[in-house]
Amino acid sequence: MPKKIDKEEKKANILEAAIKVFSKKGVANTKISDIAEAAGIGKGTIYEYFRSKDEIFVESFQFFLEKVDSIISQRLYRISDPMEKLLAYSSTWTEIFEGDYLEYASILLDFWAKSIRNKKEAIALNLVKIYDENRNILKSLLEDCITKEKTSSLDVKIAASILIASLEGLFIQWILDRSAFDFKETAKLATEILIEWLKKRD
Amino acid sequence: MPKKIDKEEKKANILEAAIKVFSKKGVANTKISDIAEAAGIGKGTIYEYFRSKDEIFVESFQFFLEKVDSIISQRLYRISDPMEKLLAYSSTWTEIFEGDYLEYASILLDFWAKSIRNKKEAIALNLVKIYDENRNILKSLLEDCITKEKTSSLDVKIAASILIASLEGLFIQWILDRSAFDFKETAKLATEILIEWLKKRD
Amino acid sequence: MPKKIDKEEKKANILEAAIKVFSKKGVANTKISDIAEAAGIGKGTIYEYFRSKDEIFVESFQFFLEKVDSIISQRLYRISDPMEKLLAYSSTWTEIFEGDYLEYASILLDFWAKSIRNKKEAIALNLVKIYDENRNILKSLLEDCITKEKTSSLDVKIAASILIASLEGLFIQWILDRSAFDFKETAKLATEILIEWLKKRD
Amino acid sequence: MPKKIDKEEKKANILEAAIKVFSKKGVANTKISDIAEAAGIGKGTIYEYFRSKDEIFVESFQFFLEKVDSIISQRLYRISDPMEKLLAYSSTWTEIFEGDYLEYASILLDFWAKSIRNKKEAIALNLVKIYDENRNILKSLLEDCITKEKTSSLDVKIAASILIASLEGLFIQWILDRSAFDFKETAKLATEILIEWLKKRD
DNA sequence: CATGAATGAGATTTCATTCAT
DNA sequence: CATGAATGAAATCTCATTCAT
Repeated sequence: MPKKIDKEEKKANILEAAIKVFSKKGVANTKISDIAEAAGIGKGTIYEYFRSKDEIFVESFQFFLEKVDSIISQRLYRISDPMEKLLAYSSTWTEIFEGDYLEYASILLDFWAKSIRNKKEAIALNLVKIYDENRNILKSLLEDCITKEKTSSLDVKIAASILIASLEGLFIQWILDRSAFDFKETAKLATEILIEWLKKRD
Repeated sequence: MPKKIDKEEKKANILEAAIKVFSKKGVANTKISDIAEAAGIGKGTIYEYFRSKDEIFVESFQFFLEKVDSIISQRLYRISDPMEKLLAYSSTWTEIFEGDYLEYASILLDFWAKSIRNKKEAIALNLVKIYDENRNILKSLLEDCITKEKTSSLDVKIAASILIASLEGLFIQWILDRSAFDFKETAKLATEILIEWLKKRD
Repeated sequence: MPKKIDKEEKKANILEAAIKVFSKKGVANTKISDIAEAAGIGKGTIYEYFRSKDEIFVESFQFFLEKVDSIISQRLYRISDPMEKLLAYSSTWTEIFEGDYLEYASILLDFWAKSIRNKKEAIALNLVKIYDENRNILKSLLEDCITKEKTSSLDVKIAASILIASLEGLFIQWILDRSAFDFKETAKLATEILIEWLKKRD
Repeated sequence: MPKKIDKEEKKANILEAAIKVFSKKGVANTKISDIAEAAGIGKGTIYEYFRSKDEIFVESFQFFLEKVDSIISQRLYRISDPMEKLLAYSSTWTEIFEGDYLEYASILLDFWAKSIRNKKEAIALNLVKIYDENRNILKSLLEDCITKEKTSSLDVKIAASILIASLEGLFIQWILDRSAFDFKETAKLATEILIEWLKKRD
């Protein structure tokens, strides 16, 4: 009887290794053999699970996002207070990259770059969708926080865009120079400023 | 010294071409021959002015920033009203990339990526310095806006960080999906929210 | 010895599959996995019956020829009239490749190529022997047709060579462009021309 | 001033080397580096002139045929007697492969194989055209020989097909086993037999 | 100085063969 | 026995860099 292998599990292993190496060296500077080595398998084995390096890149993006999504939703699930929920969302992105995962952050830049340069590819469409989803999630969270009927829905959605922007922008600055400011604190502040502004609107 | 000037001019030509191609295809996917073609010169000639592809990349970053800096300072120079000045700063980054330059935006991702991965390289140190300078510029502008002795200097510097973050973050979202929001308007709003917050502090 | 027979049967299965795939894709472009798939067995199982891909190639040639030989001899066996016998020989090669077998024809080119390039290998020696045998078979058939003591044996053997050549040459032209001529008719004509020539010799 | 190179001449050099190696080792067993070595250039240089190995293969076929065509037409040009002309045609193919060129013969098998397997590719269409042209050339030559109005045009064209077939078929037998018969003599005989047959038709 | 032809190191990808199950 | 997952040797192809002209 042949060896029975869980293909999906093995793919996940390879993707995990790939993300690790992509992050450290950048996608362009990563050789297939690097990924194989990191995954503890032979170079040829990679091609049993993926058709090409590009396919690994695209699927690793998918894999990465699913992981992040599941972490965020798990966190928010336990929290009922709207303000707490919002702050949790804000802080989660950082915490994801803490510890071993901190170095993983830079892979985001490769995803962004690929998406911006190939707007019609799956990865780009995906990213656009992700942003839209996140804007909507944040819009809901913000609305729960302010509980004011007057505030226009449009304002809240734009506030959501600004909040995402702030968090990502702060993240970029912070991984470049972690002494510039305390990330968690600043992210929290940015969130509070926005909520305060929304509440005072009338 | 006409020779020197000639040489500098030629280097500038090449860098301009390089930035153009880097932006469109990404640094990793750009061939030396692409740059040569874009610059309208021979492939070998590149090596009369630069030692390697990496040197072109690093110098193109320098060149890019100098250009942006000069555009910003020219703009701010003409304006005296602090609030106007701040809003001008906020809007300049967009306008730089408008028209032919819009496509140049994605080169920023390659600069960020390189910096994050090689924190000790010139380009990274440079980027850290640039961010610091910009935080200080914005801090001054913000202080001019609020004219309140009470506000702690620390708060203002953090507000500057958040402002830079918002602008960059909005920029990323916007170039991925230009239908998501009106960039100029939203950037202006983000700036105003921050100022309002600073003013109300006490 | 049921085991032995079983094994031979399985080998025959594999060879049959191999010939099918070799014909369609060419030996060089055929993967072991293609053969395994065509044979409906696992890739590794092939190696239970053959030492290497090359061994499969060589044995498939043997197998192919045995099959053709048996078909030809079965046909000729039933016929007593010499002229009929000769024409039957001429037409058999075509009919072999008719229907499902037509596509099998191109494998001959790989056998020829291999033989020409490695004259000392078994396959080449085999092919030389086959040609010689066929020349002798045709020589006999031709002699039965003309029943003339005067005709030199040498002439008849050369006529046999020409006949084989005509049939094979027509076959090549015909599989390249089946609209060029009617193969069966033309093969028959070539045979008759040769016999006529032999009869008129004196 | 840059080195000025005759691209066409260089391509011809590479093709000549390629044909040499293809012939000796077979197309499938020929590495790009083999061709480069035979041409006395670097591996990478090949790709300055050809996009892929397959392109070399296809163009080498073209190149090969043009060469053979020019040799044949040069030969026939000098001869006025129709029978002599026909025999010259018959003998030329052999002589082409004599001396250094004998080994080149086997490349024909790779051309045939490729054509048969990919009937829609340029190389196959070309080969079909070549055969058709040669059938027509031979048809003219044969008609000049027999000078008989009665003979149907169709018969002559089929005789041309048979003649080509005989020559090619003899060629295959002969390169496999050069002791089987004298090629030149036998080719001549095959030609004469056909002409005799045509003449006697009425 | 300027050039682009030439190069080979190095990357991706293929696939015959092995071997643990 | 049968299998197919794993492998690495080897092939194709790319491209930064050199250098003769």
